[in-house]
Amino acid sequence: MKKVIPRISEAEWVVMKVIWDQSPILAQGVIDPLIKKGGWHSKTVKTLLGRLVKKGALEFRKEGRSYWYSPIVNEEDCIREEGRTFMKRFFNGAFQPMLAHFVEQEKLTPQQIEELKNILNKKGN
Amino acid sequence: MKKVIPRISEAEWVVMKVIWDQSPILAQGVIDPLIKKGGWHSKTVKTLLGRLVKKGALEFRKEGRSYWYSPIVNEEDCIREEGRTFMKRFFNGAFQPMLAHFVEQEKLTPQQIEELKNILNKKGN
DNA sequence: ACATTTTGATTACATTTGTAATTCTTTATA
DNA sequence: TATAAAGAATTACAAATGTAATCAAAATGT
Repeated sequence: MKKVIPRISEAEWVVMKVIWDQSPILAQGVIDPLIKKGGWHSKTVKTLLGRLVKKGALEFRKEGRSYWYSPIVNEEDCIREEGRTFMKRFFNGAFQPMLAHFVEQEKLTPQQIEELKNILNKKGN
Repeated sequence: MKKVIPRISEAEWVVMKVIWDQSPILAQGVIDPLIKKGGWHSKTVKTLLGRLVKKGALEFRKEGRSYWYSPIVNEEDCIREEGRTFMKRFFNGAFQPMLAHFVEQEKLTPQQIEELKNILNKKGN
């Protein structure tokens, strides 16, 4: 049975990224960069940590007086999930038009185009 | 000065799609398919129409006793906006990894791969 | 042992969203 | 003209979200 992926909100996602990047991690370890980069309040981060635990996206292990947070859900799984949702909402779930759209939008260097073609070739057979 | 694109929620997006598909359109014209396909209540659709007007995503013109709704924001613009947001949130705004991710995820037929390569080639120079 | 500090838990509160019901107007109808 | 029907505007209300402040418990210093 596959793990249910809870819905992770925008602010929560920022927190998850820190934890996916490095875990287990203390609350303070999450708070510090988010204060520095995001201008968030430590209390806000705490709230988000709590909500993510409640949602089943995180867990923590109490080690003496320290709480070490770790992800329960896997980043790749979450991204895949979000990708599907995105494709569904904006392109009726159709992959090809979505990709075409992105390729249209973006400016790509010849190198990037080559890389993408390589990726496609590897898929190719 | 470029038009500001209001934030359109999930349910609102469904409404917008109907109107982008065909406009100007009467409220009833929006309601009917959404009742049929989405099982929505007509009052719900009305609320969403009202919110979208307030947000500046839609406008309506009163023609006798009829209200004809039309989009103010353009579908392509909205999709582009959402695409950027998506890329930013899940791939730190980096196009290449996003595309790689999607290509990895999806099963593609050889034809689809060819098509994509064609799209890339057209970009290519 | 007691006060202080640290940190998680609980509570708070405005905004957005999903989902309608109720009210108010304005036409169509008897 | 009084009334009903239609449709927009207003109001409702719970859940989710962003953003914290306060409470409580445990560890630590004095």
